[in-house]
Amino acid sequence: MWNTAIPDALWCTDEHPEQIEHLVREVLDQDVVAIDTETTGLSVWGDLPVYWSMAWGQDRRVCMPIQTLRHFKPAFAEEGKRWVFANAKFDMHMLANVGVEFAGECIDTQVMHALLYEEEPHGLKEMAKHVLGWRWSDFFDAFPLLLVPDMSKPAKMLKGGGLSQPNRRETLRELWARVEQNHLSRLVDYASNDAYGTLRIYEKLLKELHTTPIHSLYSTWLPTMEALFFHTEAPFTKVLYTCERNGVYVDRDYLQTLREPMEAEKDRLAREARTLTGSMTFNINSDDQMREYLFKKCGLAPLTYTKGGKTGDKKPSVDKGCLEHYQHENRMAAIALRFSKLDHMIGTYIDGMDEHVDLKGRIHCRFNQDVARTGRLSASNPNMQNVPKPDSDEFKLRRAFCATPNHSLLVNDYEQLEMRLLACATVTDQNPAGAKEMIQIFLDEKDIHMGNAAMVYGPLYEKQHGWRMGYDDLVNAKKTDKKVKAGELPESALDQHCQLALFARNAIKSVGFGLNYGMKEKKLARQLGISEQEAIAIIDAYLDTYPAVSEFYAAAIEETRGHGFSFSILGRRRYHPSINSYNKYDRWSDERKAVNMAIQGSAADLVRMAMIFIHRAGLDKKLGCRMLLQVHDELMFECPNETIKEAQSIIGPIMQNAFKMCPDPRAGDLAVPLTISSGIGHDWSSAK
DNA sequence: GGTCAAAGCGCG
DNA sequence: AAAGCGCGCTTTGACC
Repeated sequence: MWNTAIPDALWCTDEHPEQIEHLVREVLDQDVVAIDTETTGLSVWGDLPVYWSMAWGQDRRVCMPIQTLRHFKPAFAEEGKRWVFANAKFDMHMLANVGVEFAGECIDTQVMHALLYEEEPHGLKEMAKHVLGWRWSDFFDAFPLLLVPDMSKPAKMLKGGGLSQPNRRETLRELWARVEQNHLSRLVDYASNDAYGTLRIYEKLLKELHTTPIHSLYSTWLPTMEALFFHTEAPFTKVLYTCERNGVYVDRDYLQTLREPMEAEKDRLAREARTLTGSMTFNINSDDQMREYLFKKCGLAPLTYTKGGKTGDKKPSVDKGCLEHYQHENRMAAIALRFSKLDHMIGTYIDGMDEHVDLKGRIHCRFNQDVARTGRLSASNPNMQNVPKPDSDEFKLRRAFCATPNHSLLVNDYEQLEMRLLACATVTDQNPAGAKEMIQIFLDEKDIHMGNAAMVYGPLYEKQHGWRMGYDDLVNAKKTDKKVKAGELPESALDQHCQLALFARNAIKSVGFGLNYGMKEKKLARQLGISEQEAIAIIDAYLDTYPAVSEFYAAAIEETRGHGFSFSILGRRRYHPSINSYNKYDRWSDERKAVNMAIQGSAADLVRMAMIFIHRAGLDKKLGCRMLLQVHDELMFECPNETIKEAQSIIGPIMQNAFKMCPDPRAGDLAVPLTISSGIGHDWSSAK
């Protein structure tokens, strides 16, 4: 229960119109109102609100049945109002499910909290404890005697969508009805607590945002963390709400046709496994049976052992590494690998996606604004950001996500966004030229990895082989398009040049990406199949070619050592408590994260601004063009065929100029253009 | 019967 | 002894 004194809560129903009228007038007078809902469940597309609560001023809190909402529509329509939530998008969806849209600003205290305390949990209860020092009960503490048998654990409420549990919604409705009938005052108290606490958290965090120092490149536009929040995060919440609400259409029939060959192959594999073992009950998924077969029956030598857990009995491991090792000499190992792969694909992408399809055939994933420490989004229920891409997916899952009739998908991708931002970041007041050769590669619109390879390996190969590898050699070599490792280089001289060029591009690409993640020589050596000495030589050559890149990494770490935080371009902070640790592994870990924050965090900043500006362009109303998905450096839209070309001509430039459109004198400073690729098609596969 | 963490794998 | 960042989902194994 609460450990602090709070004002009495008001219960108000349609049966008292004069009381409601009074409340409406009061709410219309407020600039800031906190809202919370109690619902039939957690599915944004399948559930409905049952009660809603508001809090405003110093002591007002009220709980009402959801039917009273309609009286407050004039307040919802006010553009100047600020509505405060905890987990805003969820409540916005619930209220939208009964016809309410907010014209005003929608603020999420969890996102505020994430901006200030990225390292802390952002749940309402946790925030109340952390920000206010309050402890309060959750539903199951508040109503310990009421629980229906199968609802005895909160997790029951969390799991599953509506369709898979047809009785769940009724159950919860009934539960609420019982609570209202028998324990009204506790219901009102409990329900309005969240709105009241949310408002108090908002006030406290608002002050903290105002006083917390910011390190933003655009310090005129974003002089405080408060500005960062209100200019970037707050509007973003509404953009994401719109994306979630739109959802992406799924061709369920296509998804089903994918399942058949996968299940058929699984059946074949299972049959073969049963034949091999001679056991009709052999289960490929059972590690114990697999151990028995591989190590006892086939006599294979165990490679590693399981940890043994608490009982400590270590068993021979039948994990992926083991199966891969034996896949060529033992048919069962190959069967198990393939079987697992198919199982994973079906479970995650066929069944997993199908569970989330709504009555209109669309999937509404959640875009989490307060999860990734770098400021990226994460996506869940389902995760639409890890759908296999067609070039590595034999089943072409992405074709299932498509446009509705007379519409097409527009998919825009930033090209090498993080490498471009790295190049931009090398330009500083001390070094205005930055990594000028790298910048030139981008300005010439060349492939950055080929350009880097020519820069780094050109002089090196000239010394070693008397042959100067240029950019064009790399372009020609790429046409053979074969991954190559150092040990596999062929004999003939002509081939050798080609293979060397390919290796050079592949290696330098790994170095470029890897260093942005803080990779060291050991990992690079393993990845490229070369010695650690060679790996060190490549890294050194790269950093010697671009001293400004080296300085950027050093500066990012040095700055973080100074105040314990790393920063993205716009000023999002990430806390690194071990950056000065005497334990070098802890220290290195934070150094890697600090370097990555500067790049990945800034990329997230850019895409966030692009989405906000695109949202502001009002393409939905003007052209019927709806934003559906963000996959970190990629945006997907659905648009009527007649207007999609026009939408494309508007969206592309906004994405490319998202930083430049920020109202700050330094906003035009970027040293390289941020280009995009753009595609239109019927589905996610053909639009790229 | 259920929870939890780790492993494995998908994406950027 | 430790060495690439950021995520989410499913399955598994250990445990209660």
